[in-house]
Amino acid sequence: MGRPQKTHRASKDRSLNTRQALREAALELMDRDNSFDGLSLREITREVGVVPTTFYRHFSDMESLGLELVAESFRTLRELLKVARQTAVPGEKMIRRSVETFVTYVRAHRRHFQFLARERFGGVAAIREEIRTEVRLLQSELATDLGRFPVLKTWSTEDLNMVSGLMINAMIGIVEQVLASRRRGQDDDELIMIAEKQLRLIILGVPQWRSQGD
Amino acid sequence: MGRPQKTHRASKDRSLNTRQALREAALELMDRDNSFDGLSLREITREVGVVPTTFYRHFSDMESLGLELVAESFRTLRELLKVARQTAVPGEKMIRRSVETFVTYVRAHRRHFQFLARERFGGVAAIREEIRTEVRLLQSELATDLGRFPVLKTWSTEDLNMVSGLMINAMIGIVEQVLASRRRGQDDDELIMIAEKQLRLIILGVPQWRSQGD
DNA sequence: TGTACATCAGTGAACGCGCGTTCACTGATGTAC
DNA sequence: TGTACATCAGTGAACGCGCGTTCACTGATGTAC
Repeated sequence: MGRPQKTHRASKDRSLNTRQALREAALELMDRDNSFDGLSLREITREVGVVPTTFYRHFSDMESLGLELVAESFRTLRELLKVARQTAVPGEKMIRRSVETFVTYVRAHRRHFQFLARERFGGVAAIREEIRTEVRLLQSELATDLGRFPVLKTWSTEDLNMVSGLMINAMIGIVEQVLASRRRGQDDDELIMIAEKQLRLIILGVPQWRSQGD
Repeated sequence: MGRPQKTHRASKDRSLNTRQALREAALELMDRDNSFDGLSLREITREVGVVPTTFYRHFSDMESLGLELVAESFRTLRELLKVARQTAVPGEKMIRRSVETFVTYVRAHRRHFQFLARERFGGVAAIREEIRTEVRLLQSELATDLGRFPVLKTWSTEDLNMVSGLMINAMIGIVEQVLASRRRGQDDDELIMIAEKQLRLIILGVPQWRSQGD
């Protein structure tokens, strides 16, 4: 009620811009050369064009910047998956279209995916842990989605997780290919075709499952 | 002919020991904390107990040490696969036993696999490239092996590579789990069971392949 | 509207530190004869 | 066997450099009244 409570708006805008610029610069520098823990605080502020001390106005240390990059990366990925979930209709071309969307998306967010791919096994424990937690979350969300398909309705939670794990490993493989192909000018079409086949092969096994028992 | 040509043997033995100790120390330090390009030359020599300059008696720089670690890691892995190839007989328990062997092996060589996992996407371009080349080689070797199974005899090289890629991605997933479970005390038995199921699901799809065309 | 005060992003100098690399050296070991 | 010489892994001092972090500061902006 009353007039808007705008406290230090201009000051906060400036702050937000620099904060974002620091994140951007970190991604850019990692793309050019280093892994995250090879980056220096001074390198990043130099890239942005501010003095090193400015860094501390926004992040307590490098690790907290890294964790924010993880959050940012997964936030946008979740949005993609949410849309995919709402629009996807089972059918002949569903796999193909999903893979195409995914590859396009990875290309559009190359630096974020590169960051995640590198730091998933990377040198900073806290970041590594955070990424794994998020991947595990994605896996169980996908398992839930899979459970809605008629052919998978009777499967146990463990087996659904097993399949979604397999699919996510395949996806991570796709990400690797996309990231690597930038330097090699490899054709995305071929890459998409292979990924589609891989997912289709997994799905072909599904109706046969349990016929051999476990 | 004549007496043996032993030139500077003792000197060379000392050299080999230090050289190996430097490689060992790099693995150990990466296990404790950092990614490879977060390591410093001085850190490594300190761990071994020699003066920093000694490093240059064995390696021209850090990158060349890293490349030697890649070679070493894949050399031992190839030995495992060679043995596996010779002893494996198709049958009921073949998958299970292969997975068990593999998991045991990864545990026994944890630091090498951790190095490969980290540096596959890591910050040093030359090392990254070398690892990818080796992985691609493994993939096509596995494709050749797969082509010997009756049910896969008629498959194209591309499709065989597609399947072996899927399997190798699954394997890399297993490696990740094994590496992560050290800190969590997770049970290897469960991990092996999941991996076995994943490979079995892939194989179940194989006889169905092409029935949907491409 | 005008003024005094609070906030806070960005500044710039300074610090002590570990880094990679150079250099001339030492001393143990092997070789030639 | 004895001696003079070559090899070379490891030494230790020294260098200039970029690092993370501290500190007191400036100056633009917003707030209270």
